[in-house]
Amino acid sequence: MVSDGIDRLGFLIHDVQRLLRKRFETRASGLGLSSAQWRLMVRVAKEEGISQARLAELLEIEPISVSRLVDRMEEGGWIERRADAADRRVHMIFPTAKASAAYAEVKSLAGEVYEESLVGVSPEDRRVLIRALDTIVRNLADGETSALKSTEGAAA
Amino acid sequence: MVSDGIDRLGFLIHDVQRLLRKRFETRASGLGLSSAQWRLMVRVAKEEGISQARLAELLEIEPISVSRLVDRMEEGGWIERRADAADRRVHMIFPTAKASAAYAEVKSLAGEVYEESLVGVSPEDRRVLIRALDTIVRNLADGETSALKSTEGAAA
DNA sequence: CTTGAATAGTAAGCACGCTTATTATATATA
DNA sequence: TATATATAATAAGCGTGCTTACTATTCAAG
Repeated sequence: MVSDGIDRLGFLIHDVQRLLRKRFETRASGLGLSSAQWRLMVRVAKEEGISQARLAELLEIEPISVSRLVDRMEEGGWIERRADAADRRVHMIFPTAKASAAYAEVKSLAGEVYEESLVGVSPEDRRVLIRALDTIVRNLADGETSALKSTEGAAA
Repeated sequence: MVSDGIDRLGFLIHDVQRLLRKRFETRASGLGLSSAQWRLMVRVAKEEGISQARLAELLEIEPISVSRLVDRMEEGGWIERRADAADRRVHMIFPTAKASAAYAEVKSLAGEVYEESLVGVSPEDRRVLIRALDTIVRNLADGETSALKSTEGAAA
């Protein structure tokens, strides 16, 4: 316990998250896509016509947060809302042509950021890192919204 | 590259940060102290009378963000601003008695959250995790504000 | 000493999360 | 069928970050 640094875990995770987000958004600034918007777009690309309620489950944020994120993404021309004929409460979310065109580019851009961040970390240590982060998510998700594990299949 | 999960790094870090923050704030909810406020309080406890500009450097956030964070913490009775006789531009920040009384308790509370999050991660893997996170911070901090490394000596 | 640049802090307004409350629609039950 | 409950989405207002622009004060250069 003397120098393992576990007492810095929260600060470290906070810093890493902030720096990754900043680097990604700097790279993607030409597109005008934030990291929150990118997370949502990944889900919409995988399941076109997904409802906002389902997005809230998958992203593990509140429906109202999805509502306003979708507002901004609709203004930005990334997605569009369409009425669901079967359930008039629902807004189905579809990617626009602009979003489909940008998807692969943004995905590879995210990959570049990850590679830059991991310079000097061995393949073995990368596996340990990912496994440890997965474990932390599982440990902390107990008693959460019981949605599917949030990063399952995120692939970006 | 097939299944190392590096393509999920951003999503994983994002989830871990969100879950750690949520768990901490749930635990600390009785105190009315957010994680951002706790990060600032750690710095003030280490250096009473620190200026807001210096806090902005150490926390790597903008001075205006410190200004408003300090506003809310002053309202909450955690810190107080005092004029600096030597430089009338400066507000020196001091912890209140309430803050000093709560400090040790919150610190051990943070430690509990870290332990809960790391259940099932071996001591060796914990060391790898911390080392990898440190490396990521160093890699991404290049070209940043050039402040001291943000988590150096944070000890919480 | 005076002027100009640098520094400390704040204001206004935005992004993205939250809680609490409301409206519209579906569904289940008496 | 009529009513009660649940669900989808949104509204209002707040916390914590940001950018850009401003004031007050200090310091450096002439």
